[in-house]
Parts: sequence; C-alpha cells; structure tokens
Amino acid sequence: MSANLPNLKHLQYLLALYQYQNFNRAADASFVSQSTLSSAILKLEEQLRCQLIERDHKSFVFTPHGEEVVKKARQIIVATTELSDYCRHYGTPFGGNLRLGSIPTIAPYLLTDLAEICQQQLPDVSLYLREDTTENLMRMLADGEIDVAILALPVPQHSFQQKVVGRDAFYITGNSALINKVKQDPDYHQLPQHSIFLLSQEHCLSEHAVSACNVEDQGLIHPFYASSLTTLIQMAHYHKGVTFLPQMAVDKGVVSQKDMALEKMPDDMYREIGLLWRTTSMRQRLFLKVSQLVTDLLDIEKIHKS
Amino acid sequence: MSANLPNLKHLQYLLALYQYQNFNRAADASFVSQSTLSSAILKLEEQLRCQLIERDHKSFVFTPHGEEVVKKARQIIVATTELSDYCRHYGTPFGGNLRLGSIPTIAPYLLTDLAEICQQQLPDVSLYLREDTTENLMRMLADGEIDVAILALPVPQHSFQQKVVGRDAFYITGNSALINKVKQDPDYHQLPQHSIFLLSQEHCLSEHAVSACNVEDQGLIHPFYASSLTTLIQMAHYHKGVTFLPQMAVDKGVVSQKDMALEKMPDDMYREIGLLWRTTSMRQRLFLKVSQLVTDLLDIEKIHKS
DNA sequence: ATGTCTTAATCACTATTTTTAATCAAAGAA
DNA sequence: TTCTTTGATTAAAAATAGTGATTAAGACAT
Repeated sequence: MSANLPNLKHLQYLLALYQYQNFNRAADASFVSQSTLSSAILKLEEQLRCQLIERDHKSFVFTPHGEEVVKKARQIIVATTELSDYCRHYGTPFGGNLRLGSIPTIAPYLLTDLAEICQQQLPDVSLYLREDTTENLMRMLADGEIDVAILALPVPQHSFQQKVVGRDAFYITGNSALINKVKQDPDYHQLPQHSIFLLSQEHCLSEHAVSACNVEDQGLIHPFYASSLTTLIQMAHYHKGVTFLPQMAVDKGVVSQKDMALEKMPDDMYREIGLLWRTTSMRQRLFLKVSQLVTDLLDIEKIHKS
Repeated sequence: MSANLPNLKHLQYLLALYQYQNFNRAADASFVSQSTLSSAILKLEEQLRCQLIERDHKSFVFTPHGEEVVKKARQIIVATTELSDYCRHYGTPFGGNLRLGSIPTIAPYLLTDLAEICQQQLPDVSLYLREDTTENLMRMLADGEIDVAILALPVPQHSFQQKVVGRDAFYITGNSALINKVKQDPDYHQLPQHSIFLLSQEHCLSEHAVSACNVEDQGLIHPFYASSLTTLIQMAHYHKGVTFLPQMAVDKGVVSQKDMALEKMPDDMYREIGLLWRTTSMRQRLFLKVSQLVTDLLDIEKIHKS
C-alpha cells in the first residue's frame, strides 16, 4: 500500500540546502560532507520522481515544486522533532527547553517577571526568549524555531492553538494640557494636528490603539513613527504630544518624566494577550501551565494596581 | 542542533505493530521478517530513549506513552505520504487516486452523480468511495485513510479544512392525513404518540431533523430507530407515521408509495453539506475543484426542482 | 508430566544504503 | 595565466537494515 517514503535525514539536508542555497555551506551546517549532501538531493529527486532544483553548471535554483517540497518537509521535520523531544522529556513534562517568543510591546514588560516565576514554578524548564514582530513569530512558530508565542490578539488567520491569558488596558500619556482636555471630553479629534505619536507599522500596538480610539484621521497622527515604546514616549514628551501605552509598560514605570500626565483610558480600551502554540505539539500540558502563570502575572498586576 | 531523528520505516513498523498487536502479523503486513520488526521496535525505543511497549515474556502491551508516540507517528507518516503523493502527481494536479468518504444519508444520493461528473471533468482522477458514520470518517480523514469527506454540517470540533458546498432542504413524508394536518398547522406536537420515525443514533440526520423541528419530546418519536433511509420510509409507511427526508434522497425518488404524502418543509429547515480535508494536504486545488463540482450538482438539482 | 504451539528476542550473517575522501570539470576573479 | 569556488562523480568504508535459524518462555492439549 504505502510507498517508498523518503529518508528523514535527506529531508533535513534539503532544508539545510534551502536555507544556505549552497551545497558546501549546507553540508557544513549539517556536519556531513558536500558529496553526501549532493547525493542525498539526487536520491530524493529520484525517489520522489521529480526535479527539486534546476542545475546551471555552476549554481542552482529551487524549482517552484522544490519549494513546495521544502515547505512540506519542514512540517514533517518539525513533527518528528516534536516526537523526539516529547520522548526525551517523557516523565518530566514540565522540563526541557522552552523557546518563547514575544513582541516588543510585551516582551520587555512581561518576560522578566515570567522568567522569574518560571524559575520558581518550573525549575526544570530552560527558558529561551526571543523578541520579534507578530508576523515573524508566527513563521517561527510554524517552522518549529520557537515553541510558544505570547502575542497581542487578535492575530491574523492561523491554525495554532490559542489561549487567552488576560487583558492589558490602554493608557494615554503625554502633554498634561492635552491629556486634561481629552479627560474631560474623550473626543480625540479636538487634539491638535500631528499631536498623536504612534509606533511604526510593524508593531501591532498602533493598529490596536488606532482602532480602539477611532483616530483613523491621518491628520491627528504624527507622520514620524517611533520604533520602540521608550523612543515613543520621548517623542511625545519632546513634541508635547500624546501617545498610547499598554498597562504592562506603565506598570514598569516607563513614564518617568515629571511633566507628563498619565491617564487610564476607558475600560473597553484594552488589548487581549494570548499564548499560541502548534496544534500538533505534544507539550500542551506545559504550555497550559505557562499560560496559567502568565494569567496569574497579569491578574496580580491588576490587583496590585487597584 | 536537531537530534537524531527516528527512521520513518521504523515508525511504519510501529504503526503496523499497533494495528495488529502481534509481531508476526505486523511483520507480514509490512513485508519484512519478524526479527526485522522486533529489532526496529527495540531500535526506536533506544533512539527515543523510552519504553513503547511493556513485554510480558510472551505477549506485550503498548505503554500509554507508546500510544502517544503511535498517534504522532501516524501524523508524520500521513504528512510524508502526502509529500510523496504530491510529487508523484506533480504536473497532473487533477489526477491520482481520490479516496472520498461520505455518510449513509448522502452517499447513495449524491455520489453516483458525482462519480459520473468526475469521470467527465476529472478523467485522470481515480475515485474511491467509502461510506461510514461522521465520526469514523473524521478518524479516517485524520489518519490518511481517506482524502476528502462529504458530510452534513455542522461537524464536531475539528481541525480540517472545510468548504460549504450547498444546502439540502428537509422534506416530511408519510401518512397523508398526518401530513395534511401538519401542513395546515406546523406544530408537530399535535401528531399522535410514536408517529415520528427516525434513523438510529449514529446518523446525524436524526439530530438535525429533531433540532430543526423542535420535537425533542420523546413521546412523539417512535422508540424503534431505522438503520437506513429506505427502511425508515417503509417503517413510516407501514405504521402510518411520518418521517423526515433530505431533498437529495427525495430527488432520487426514494418515496414511491402512492399513498404517501410528501411535503417540503419551511425554507429554514435544511442541512448544510460540506467538504472536509486535511489542512496539511497538498492537493487543495483538486479538492476545491471537487467542491465546485458538488456545489454545481446541488444547485442543478435545486434548479431542476423549481 | 510431556510434547506441541505460539510468542517475541537474539545471533551470526548478508545486502543495502549512507557517508566519506579524493578528484574532476566548469566558471569567475585576481 | 593561476587560484578559488562551484557542484558532480568515483570508489572505498562505515553504518544500517534485513534475513533465517535458534532460543526461551508461556499456553494448552493430551
């Protein structure tokens, strides 16, 4: 019935070749000789009965078909690695490496606390942290480069397991006069031109803030976009404008300038925080535990606040 | 970085062993000797560093952990088989074997037409049909035993790709006097005790019909449940009761008794028909084509009807 | 008790596959 | 030119998979 399936090692070599686009470097990275890698690819092509790369005497390119095969091969290797890891840590489900990714508007304010709590509650887990954009983290999650992502929801269509771990309220900060104005009448359109400062496009926080406050009007928003929360605050401060901050950043005291006002926004303005992992992962128990820890963390901050 | 992954062949042997629960039979089914299979399992256990089966001198049982490994191994083998199939039929995306499953209240009325249209529109596809319950078909889909399922929606939580292909109206048929009564006043509670006949539990049609008509009242429903639509009709006929039929069955003339009335139910009483396939499949183009064919089929019947 | 089955594990051996080191030919670069 | 870098090729070595025969241990009938 089922046919002659390719060798997993060969699929790994294929992935390395795709990554390095060079036989020698791919071979080095795989700790095998160049000829091993070369013949593995030939063997794969023979076995699958289709051309994966187009050879051009000196160099090569992947065929469109070859790229599809790479994608699928990656899925297979990820799944098998999951199996292997699962077995290696059987008996200690709350152990092993945990590669966790988060976005720049969460990571600095949540992960230090999380790391500390993990060390207490999950002493056998080795935590590896990674900070990147939502988009990149999703790719890394799919490719098995990280195990869990902590993101601001909602996240574009995906097929991961998702667990909501809490809400993170929005705050408005900046020039006291402007803040007071808005505090009395929460209509942002009364603000001066270019007085709202935002993070650059790739940060989902801007999106959330804009949609939460109905300030799509480009005139209000300053055309220069900051690349981190700290520069964002400094910009708003320097130019006497306002900006939006998530509660977890506020709690960590990112607003230290004395002449800056800070107001919590209405209760319905918040972002949801969620944990994501591969549906196929075999470590759901650990991830659920971690999501509980994060939930507790967010709750504690909230209680502490009130 | 990534470890020493198990051999796919070994995983296949493990699946065979799980299926047959016997080394000799599993070895035969895998076309290898018993010693090969035995050492493959040992090798796997050594490589994964965990016990998969508990040996009891003469026989064995899978450990709970071993069963988890089997599940994951099945995923891996399915994915790799998809890869292999995809390559084998590269260039002819509308070719190859198509193993399609459907439920007993759809299959007999839809699949003959579908088979005919497939032969015309997809001459290079070899269609294999399979009839079973929703639950079993979902398992078979997950395990790669079939490629697509045509089911009545909604289907319990799942992680398959789903495409709605049409609506199938409900009809009521049976004793003319009862049907007339209901026709004038669509309250089913006026019907005599035990006058509503249904299919047995495992057919989702009953569920849909019951929830569509609000006849949860057990008194109305006859305690004997039919196991197919034709026996269902005969039961309703013989006992002068009524029953519900899907339009596709009606269109195929399942109600031939002269003294049986047949009425279409209100427009909002229908079941949705959907195609499901593995999200991981590499043949989405084919499946979308097939779902289009089914959509057309259901539409044509509808037009033909009106 | 005794012999016969059936079970999975083990052993010595062979066949196959994978990997290697060394070499080759082609294309650029210095 | 000469040197380097590219991937392919070769033959030999190493690793792995597979085989048949054998073993040990329980099940079961006589």
